[in-house]
Order: sequence, then structure tokens, then C-alpha cells
Amino acid sequence: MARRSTVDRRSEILSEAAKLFHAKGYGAASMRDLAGKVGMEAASMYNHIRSKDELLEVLCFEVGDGYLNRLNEISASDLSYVEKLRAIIRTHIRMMIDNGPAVNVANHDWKHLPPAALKRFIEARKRYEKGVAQLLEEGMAAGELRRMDTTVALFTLLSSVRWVEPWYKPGRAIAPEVLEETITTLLLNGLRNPA
Amino acid sequence: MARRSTVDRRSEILSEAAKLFHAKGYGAASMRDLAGKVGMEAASMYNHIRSKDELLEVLCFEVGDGYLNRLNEISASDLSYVEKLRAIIRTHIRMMIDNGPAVNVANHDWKHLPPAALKRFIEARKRYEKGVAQLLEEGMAAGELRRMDTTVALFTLLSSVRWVEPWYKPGRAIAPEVLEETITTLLLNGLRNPA
DNA sequence: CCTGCAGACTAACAATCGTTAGTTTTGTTC
DNA sequence: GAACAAAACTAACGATTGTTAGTCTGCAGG
Repeated sequence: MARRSTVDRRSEILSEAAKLFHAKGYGAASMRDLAGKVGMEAASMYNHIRSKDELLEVLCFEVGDGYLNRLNEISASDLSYVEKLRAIIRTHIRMMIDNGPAVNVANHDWKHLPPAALKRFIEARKRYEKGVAQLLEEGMAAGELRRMDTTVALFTLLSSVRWVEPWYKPGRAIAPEVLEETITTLLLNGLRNPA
Repeated sequence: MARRSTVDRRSEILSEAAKLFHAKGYGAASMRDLAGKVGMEAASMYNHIRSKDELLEVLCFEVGDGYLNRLNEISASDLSYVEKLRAIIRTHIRMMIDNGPAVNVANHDWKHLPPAALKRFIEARKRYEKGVAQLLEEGMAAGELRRMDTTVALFTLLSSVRWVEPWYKPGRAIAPEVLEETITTLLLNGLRNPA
């Protein structure tokens, strides 16, 4: 019988940590809780991880780097600005659906990162925001997007795709494609009926 | 010299608790931290409050009830549906600006409410969501709003006004009126340039 | 001036936290 | 089966948690 490999155990801990941190919050989630979910004693986990902080750090940067990489791909593509925005919205929704707990931990518990990691994380997020803001500005300059305050548009856009994870469950009768289409329509064309 | 009244001390504790819970998260905020901000020993606070849980509970329902009351006023008014939505957006922005820490605690730390309060809070939030969803549906039926999935529109709308508090600081050079106008324009008319 | 009480204090409680040390179990390799 | 290492365990550490008990202080009303 093959022994469960170290890397399996480690990623199992990480994935359970994401779920637990999301459910109870980083501060309220205990290592003993987490160990229980993974099926071992708390002390045993330290054969696979360095610390509780490390778990949070790995989860946050895994998510953050994912977003940044996708943004770079999208920015460098030759899509129209409207289509680039669509791609960004799609990225957020897909990340939430595929990777919900980790995304939520990165969104809600990054404050508890140790100081050095916290600084890096804030910088990474700022880079992401700058990148999306640039797309918005260029899209306005190109006449594809309505002229409005870039910062307000940026945060409204980023915020409006954050609700998916807490609400979206596989059981709900709405396909990811419909979700994407509806949110995109709302953000691009607005709630108001043009008729 | 008038002694600081009990009610003052209590509301001072509540207001500092809102700031501290927001800054560190409910779980990570300790009563000794809080006592330091208020300027007394941790034990002394128990002359004014019942428990840490009570602080969270008061903050969450203060905010929740505020939103529900405003929604009821708006629903009962004879505004158009577009104007009702505008009023809801304005309410969210004003609450964030005037009452930021408490609003953020209610949004982020309600999970840590004790079971009975948690149940009540979830029910209240569901009532609020139902109320806004009804406005959206009626607005669509009346032809004022674009036809789309109500649930998706609901959560996108509610989520898109949540970013204000973490970002909005008095120092930032943007007036609440501009903020309201930009967000409203975006949500009602969309990002895309109609030209 | 005396009495009473609200409201602050000190000290301590039991529980729980993340983590470490040291030991034992378990599976793989010769 | 002997030897080795990975990974589990038990036990405990020091710190911190929310909270309680008991005491002291200082202002208000008579």
C-alpha cells in the first residue's frame, strides 16, 4: 500500500485550511480544528507546514498571482477594451467558482498576514488595480467606454464580482455562463431599460 | 465636574469596538486591546456591557435595522423604480461614509454572532434582499429596468456598493455626491459608451 | 459630614491558542 | 529481517483569551 505522499498531505492541509479560514475567519480557526478536518493531530501538521501564517500566505499569494497572471495575458491580447473587460469579469467568476474558499480567504483575511507578506500582498493588489484602471482609461480614451471617474469605476467593477463566492453553490440552478453573461450585461449596459 | 455618564461610556465602547473589530477582525480583537482604546482596564468594561458577543450583536443589528428601515421608506414612496434604486444606492454610500466601521463589522464579522443572534441576522438580511429583489422585479415588469436574472442583478447591485468603506477616506478628493452620481450612472447606464 | 453607589481597579480563573520536544509507529529499501 | 527516514503520536510550554470576584475610590444627595 502506497503511503500518502508528503505533497498530497500538504496540499490537503492547504485546501482544508482554505475552507476552514473561510468558514470561521483566520483568527477564529484553530490549528486543532484544522488538524481534525485533515485527520491528524495538530502537532503532526508541522511535519508538512512551517506555521499557521505560512498557510495564509500561500493561499493569499496563490490567488493574487493567479489574478495578476491573467490580467497580464488579457492586457497583452489584441481584444477590444470591451472584450478585455469581459475577460476580466469572466476570470473573477471562474476563480470564485473553481477556487472559492481560497479566493475568499485572500479577499477577507489578508489583513492577518505577517508584516512582510502583508506589504508584498498590498503591493501586488495595487499592481492589479493599476492594471485594470489602465484598461479602463484606455477604453475611455478609445471611445469604447463611457467617460467617468476611473477610480470609482475600478472599485465598483472589482467589488461587483466579489459576491459570487459566498452565494454561488453548485446546487443553485444557474450556469456559470449565464452568470457571466448577466453580470457582464449589467456592468456594460446598465440596469436601465434603454427603450 | 460632571462625571461621564454611563450611556456615554457605553457608546464610546461601542464606537471603539466597531473600529477595532473592523481593523483586526472580531476574533483577533481582544477585550484588553479595546479597553486600552477606551482608556480603562478590560474588567471595567463589564460595568457597561454584558459580553464581547453583545458588542458584536449591537453593532450588527444597529446597521441591519438601519438598512431595513430605509428600504421600507423607499419601497413605500411614490418614486419611480429608477429613482428608488438611486435612493438605495445613496443609502448604502451614506451609511458607509457616516458609519463606516460598524457597517464593515456587520458585513464581515456577522458570522461570529452567537447562534440565536446569527439566525436573526441572517433572516433580517434575507428580508432586505427580498425587498430589493422585489423592487428590481417590479421595475422590470414596469419596463423601467432591463430584463435580466433578478438574483444576479440583486447581488451585483448590493456588492458593488460595498467597496466604498475600505477605500473611502475623508482625505480622498472625491465628494460623496460625485461618488453617488458615478456609481449610479455606472449601474444604471453601464460602462459601455452608447455612442 | 455621612451614606451609598456607580464605576474604576487588581488579581485571578479556566480555557484555548500556536508551537516545540521527544518518542513511537509505519512503510520502504537493501 | 535490519536499517533508515518520514510522519504520526503524546505531553507540555508560555502566552493570551473572555470573564468573574472582590476591593477601593470619588462624586451625589441628604
